[in-house]
Parts: sequence; C-alpha cells; structure tokens
Amino acid sequence: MRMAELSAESGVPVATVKYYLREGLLPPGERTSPNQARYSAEHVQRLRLVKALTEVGGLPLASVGAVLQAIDGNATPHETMGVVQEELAGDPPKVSDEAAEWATALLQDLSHRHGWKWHGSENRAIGNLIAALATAKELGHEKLAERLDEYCVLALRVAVLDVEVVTGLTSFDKIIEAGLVATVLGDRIFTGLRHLAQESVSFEVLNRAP
Amino acid sequence: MRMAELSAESGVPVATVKYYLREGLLPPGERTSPNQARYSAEHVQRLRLVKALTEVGGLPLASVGAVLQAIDGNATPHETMGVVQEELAGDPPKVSDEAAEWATALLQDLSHRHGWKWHGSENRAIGNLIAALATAKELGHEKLAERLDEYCVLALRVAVLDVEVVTGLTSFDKIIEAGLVATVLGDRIFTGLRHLAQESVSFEVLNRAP
DNA sequence: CGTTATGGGAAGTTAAACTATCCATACTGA
DNA sequence: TCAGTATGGATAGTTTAACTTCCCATAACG
Repeated sequence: MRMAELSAESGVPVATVKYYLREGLLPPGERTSPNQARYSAEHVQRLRLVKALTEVGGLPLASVGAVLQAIDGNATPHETMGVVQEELAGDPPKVSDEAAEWATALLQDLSHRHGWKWHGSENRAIGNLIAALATAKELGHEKLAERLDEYCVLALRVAVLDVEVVTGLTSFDKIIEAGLVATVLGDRIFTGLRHLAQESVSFEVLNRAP
Repeated sequence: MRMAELSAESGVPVATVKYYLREGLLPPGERTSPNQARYSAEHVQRLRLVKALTEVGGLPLASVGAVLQAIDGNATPHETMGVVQEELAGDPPKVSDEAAEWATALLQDLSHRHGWKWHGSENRAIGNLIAALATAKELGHEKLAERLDEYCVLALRVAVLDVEVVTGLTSFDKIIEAGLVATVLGDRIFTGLRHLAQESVSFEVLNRAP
C-alpha cells in the first residue's frame, strides 16, 4: 500500500500523514528503495487510532505520542494503562493550598473507607481529581463533595465493567489496545450517557417553579 | 474594588481580566467616572467560574461565553442546562456513514428499552455519543457497545445523584450555577474516580500472565 | 518517455489565548 | 499639592498546536 491508499483508507490527508511520520506518531513504512516506502494494514489501524484519540478522546498529539510509545514498549498492561491515564488526565490546574488540602483529606478518607490502594500514588489522575474537588469548594459548591461516597460506589461498578470488557482477550497487545479504547472512548461514552440521563431525569425536576 | 484587587482576589492576571472584559466574558464594572470603574464580589465569582470552566472543565473561551450568556439570560434551568451540555460536548467528529447508522440504531434501541425520551432530539451530546460508539466499532472494539445497557443503568444512577445535588436550592440562579458546576466539574470528578477505580480493579486482573 | 505520485523537509498558515506596550486620565500619599 | 503609581481602553505582538503548502529529486505507471 502506498501513500495515496493509506491516506484514503484512513481518511487522513497525505500532508497530515507525512506530518505524523515526522512526529513519530506513525512508524515509517518498509523501504522498497532509498526513497520509497510501502505501508501495511497496521499503519491504517494506527492512523485510525490516532484519529480516535485526538478527535473523540480530545488528546493533544503530544499525549497521543506518549501513549503510542507506551503501548509499543514492552511494559505490562497495567503499567501501560498507567501511562494512558497520565496522558488522558493532562496537567492539573493549580488551586489554593487550602482547598487542595481539604480535597486531599477528603480523598484520603474516601480511599481509606473503600479500601482503595493506589499504586503509583502521585499521579495526575489524582491531581486532577483533587483540583476538581477543590475548585468545587472554592466556588461554594461543597454539596457535590458530600455525595462523593455514592459517586465512588458507582465509579467502582463502572470500572468493573470496564475491566470485564478487556478480559477474555488472549494477547497482551489486544488487551492493551482494548484497554486504551475502553478508557478513552469509554469516558466519552459514559459522559454522553450521563448527559442524556441528566436531561431525562432533570426534565421533571427542573421545570417546576422554584 | 478596583482592578488590582479583582485580579489578586481571583488569581487572574490584570491583562487577562482586561481581555475577558473585551471578550464579554466579564461584565463591565460600575463606572465611577468616564474612565474609571469599580468591581464587586460578583465579578470575582464570575472570574473564578471562568477559571473553573476553562482550567478544570477544559472548555474553550468561546464556549464559556455561550454558557455565561445562557445563565445570564432568563431561560428556565432546563433550557440553560441544554446550552451547557451543547457547549460541553463540542463539535462531534465525522465518522463513516455506515458506523454512524449502526451507532444510531444502537442508541435508538437503547433509549426505547429504557424508556428515554430526549427532548431537543438533535443535539451534540447525542452526536458525540454516536461518534464515540461508531469509532469504537471502526476500531474493531464492539465489545464496549455490547455492555451499553449496563453502562446505561449506571449512568442513570449517576444522573439521579447529579440532580439530587442541585435540588433543594431555592433560587433559579443558584440552581443554574449548581447545575453547571455539577455537570462540568462532576464530569471531571466522576472520570477521576473511575480512573482510580480502574487502577484498583485492574491491578489484580491485568498483571496475570496472559 | 512523458506524466503523475512519492518521500522528505522547510516554510507558511490559522486559531486560540493570552501578554505587552501606550497613553491620557485618575487616584494617592508625603 | 504634586510626584508617582494605577487604571481603562486600545492596538499590536507572542506562543503553541496542528496542520497545510510548496518544493524538489526520484520513482512508478501507462
């Protein structure tokens, strides 16, 4: 398969494919002569994955690169998913020390009560969670945090589903890609369902006179 | 309160506050003379809200503007939340017609079985959901979609919690802001909890030899 | 064998979100 | 009161991400 077909098959413009090659998001094709190359179905799949991560997942290309490097490396699925979550989370915004401490204590208490042990304790997923909780407090909406326990229970059940989706696969490679897709697209899908459900539930409640 | 204090109080640089004023994200202060103005605690709160929506919620400023305009207008809470969800969703990416039809049928079936009626049928939340499901299929991960029913049930329970968080408030204004915060920060918080839970659950499962 | 396509790289483009600089006016403290 | 700092308002400049254009020497195709 040559450039034109790769581009047509994946829906990514030729110039963009070249750009991704330069950036190392797509491995180079197999040389057939000093300045010609041939691409395979794996290149198509890789491009589709990049598109999914950027367009649906909303990840910056730099994060996509880090994720791809992780899944191409030979780390365990668990370690790889750690990288995925780091990149998915992005840099947590700064919040006031006071609010951050409050949120941290809240989370510590929560994880203690639920018996959660987080390996690799200092990650961005937690940083973001703390920032979000702290921000809610700073805006004067602590009520959200009061229900954290209940959200937590539901999040756990979602996570069990997530893991079930990837189990039963036989190769490491497939587990890793499925985990990636389940995490990145799964976030979007669940958020979408939640929004639809919110609309359905709130219709009865919010339209009453206050 | 004058500019310097507004900036210090909200943590937003003076130049940025001016920029937000120009963009209409922050209402002008009260004039005290032809070229001087005074700001209030509401300006501080508004700036904090903008910061929360951009930094934690990840919304582009244009969307923040649309949301603020909606909450300042005199629509019902339900209508306002519709705008919030539209902006939160962003433009759905294009997917192949085939996959889109498959995803649409899936959703239609789902909403039929769960008795969901969505008012304002053609919104971006649904477009994004369809795109995410279609992308999963295009990547060859239909397994995610097979569990849609179970995700759906959990999403509904999360939404019930969300709505409970905002009920009990007495004024329209407060309901709207709480709904906004519950939706935008709530998404982040739940996603964060889900990621932590995934790590906790997957640790046992993914580290076994395949 | 003339036309089209390709690999590769440098340079240009677009959009978002600021940031810097001016300047005329206003406020403030010794 | 008046030197010095702050303010509102406007214009121009900066930075980063993600492309897109252009170019050229070589290769493939009909």
